[in-house]
Amino acid sequence: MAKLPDLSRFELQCLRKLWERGEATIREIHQDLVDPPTYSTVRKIVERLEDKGAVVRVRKHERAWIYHSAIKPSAMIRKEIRRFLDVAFDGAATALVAQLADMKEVTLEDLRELERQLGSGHSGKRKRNS
Amino acid sequence: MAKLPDLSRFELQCLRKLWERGEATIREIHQDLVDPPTYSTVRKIVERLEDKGAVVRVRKHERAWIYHSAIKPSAMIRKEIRRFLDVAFDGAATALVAQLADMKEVTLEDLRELERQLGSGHSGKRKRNS
DNA sequence: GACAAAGTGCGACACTTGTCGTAGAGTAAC
DNA sequence: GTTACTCTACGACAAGTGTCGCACTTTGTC
Repeated sequence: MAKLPDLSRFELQCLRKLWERGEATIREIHQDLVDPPTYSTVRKIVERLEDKGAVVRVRKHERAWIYHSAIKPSAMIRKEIRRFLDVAFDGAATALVAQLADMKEVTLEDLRELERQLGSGHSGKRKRNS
Repeated sequence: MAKLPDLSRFELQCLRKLWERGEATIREIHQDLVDPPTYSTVRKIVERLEDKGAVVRVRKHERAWIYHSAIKPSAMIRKEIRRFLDVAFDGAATALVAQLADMKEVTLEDLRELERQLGSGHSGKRKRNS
């Protein structure tokens, strides 16, 4: 898992569907999408995901290939967050959270809940890889 | 200020520089950029920003045009956040904040501080427009 | 008035992204 | 074996994006 590829919005969305299922065929991904374009389009997106090394084929089921993500969700999400943070907030995460609170996307209760989890997970000494 | 335009990463970055200064010439934006491409490139980006209605020319200083943002930073930021949230977290803001905490981008103290502000600003009954 | 410096305006180009159509291969059922 | 169905593989295309070069215009200075 050398380098995390740059993914477009739609590529990321398809990849996320794959994460949710663990592994899936094109058709399954297509069905999972909220407002999907044609099967053919999804096919192409997954093809590009493959070109970028983000997914691999694991085996065939009937006539369809089953795909599996080649990159860890957490790593990818981190990368995306970082990218967004840089572009929109010069990397200042607290500014983002403040904005989220202001937008009422997160509530006071959410924050409290989060604090509880952070506090309790304290003993575990969770180490974050870079 | 009818519709917020879709901006590319670089367009947003240039616009942000404009917000910081209030108004600026191409050259100033160019200088403010961290790892800037040629002047010509920045010129083109601002031209597109203009096409999209995100910036306007206010007046000339010497031979250079002075630009000003035509859209409110807060509105644009909100839009960008929402877009990111949808693509990366299915809209779940709390998942994002949890991830930020996990990445150590925000600390327990940051959250506490934020809570204080939220709690104190309570009286203001801030209303969020859709 | 001619010059030089600084900006603008415009075009160009390669790459990415979202979008689709379609020919052909594989397979299960007649 | 022929049919019918489902996928794949490949190509195509219009926008959007980041990137630049260059000719033309403006303006302050000899």
